[in-house]
Amino acid sequence: MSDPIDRLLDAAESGKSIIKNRDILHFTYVPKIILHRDSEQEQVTQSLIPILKQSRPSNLLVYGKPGTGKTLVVKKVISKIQERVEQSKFPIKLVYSNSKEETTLYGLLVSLGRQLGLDEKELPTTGLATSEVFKRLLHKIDEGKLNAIFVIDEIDYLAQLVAKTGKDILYQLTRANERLKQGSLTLVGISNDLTFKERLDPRVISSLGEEEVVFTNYNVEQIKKILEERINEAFVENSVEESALNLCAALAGGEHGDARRAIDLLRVAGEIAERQQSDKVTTKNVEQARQKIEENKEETSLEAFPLHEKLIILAIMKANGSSTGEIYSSYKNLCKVVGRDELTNRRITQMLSEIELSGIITGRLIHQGIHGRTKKYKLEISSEMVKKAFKDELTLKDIL
DNA sequence: CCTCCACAGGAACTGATGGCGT
DNA sequence: ACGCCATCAGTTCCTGTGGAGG
Repeated sequence: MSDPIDRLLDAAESGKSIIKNRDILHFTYVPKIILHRDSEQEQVTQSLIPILKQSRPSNLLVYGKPGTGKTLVVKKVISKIQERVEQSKFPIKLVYSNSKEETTLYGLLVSLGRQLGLDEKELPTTGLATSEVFKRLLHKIDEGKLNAIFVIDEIDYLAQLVAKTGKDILYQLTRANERLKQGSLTLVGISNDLTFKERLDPRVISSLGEEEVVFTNYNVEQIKKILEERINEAFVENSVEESALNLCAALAGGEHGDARRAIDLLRVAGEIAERQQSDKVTTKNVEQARQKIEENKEETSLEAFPLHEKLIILAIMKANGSSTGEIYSSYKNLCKVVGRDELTNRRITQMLSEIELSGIITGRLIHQGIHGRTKKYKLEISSEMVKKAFKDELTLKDIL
């Protein structure tokens, strides 16, 4: 019997692979044709056309659930416009930023600035007033006579941040053109939340919502087409079973037509099949992929929690389905064990809500009459998973 | 029908960090 | 050197609440 390491290495070296091109199996890869999105592409293009004629295009708002190809379409349209305009010495600057990736308003503005070509010196990562950062952005645009297109993904997050700090950056962004003498600024907002507009300042709506494009959800049939296209390019012929493809589409379509999820599923299933040195992707692989993605998500979010959150999770684990009060005293005990100062009740309630958001625990509000009201929390994942994810944390060694 | 429990969860504040402009 | 500004984790203080039990 051969050494398993050798066997794996041999197989890898022999180049036998059912996946031809891995990049295509990432959702962010922009395919030549974006399927089922013709009218949306048209609408986006139309509202951005004025930029070709050197006049200011309308601000644009794009809605759609995750995995409906919003970002892909916007990026594609803009890059096409850029191609056209390249020769005419009329610079268009595409600036893309995702509000979810930047935790703060300041961070978002800085990331926009970096893409405009402002370096550390011109735009430090900290220390400035927000209005100052904004001023510098505009100055850069003006000075370079740039036509900047700010694409802000998940703009609902930004709106939240703005609401918290009381700064009216969105309004200023939409009206920035009034302050620009030479350049122009177009805002393209992308949002998952279709109700997000209602929570906005009416002045912002009037200028940001000049044009709106709504991306509908894909149905299972459409997702199947999308997957087929990618399979053709990314896989060796006939290496994905029809039933596996159907399952991918069905699993993702069941949610709300999330093509991103479908493609992720396909990619992971492909990788699993390859690792098993099978020459076909089967439904079993897809099922395994689904599980793996799920577990990965859980494990990474578990590992990322700070110490006190981990202690809380352990406290819940000890008494599954217990009330906040019970969790808190259990947590206090754990703190004593590991020799850390305990935090206040209020802070713990807040942390519990934060953990709940990640889906690892669920809470249910219950009223017990004279016994007051509590939230009872339940662990949604196996305790083995928790132990596995926490085993590297030295402070928690004694508890586990 | 009223009371009163055991918290939920909002708001405002503090102190530390880190870095700006002048 | 000094004041200023933003952010983060955490605290203090607070008001709100569904319904069992009197």
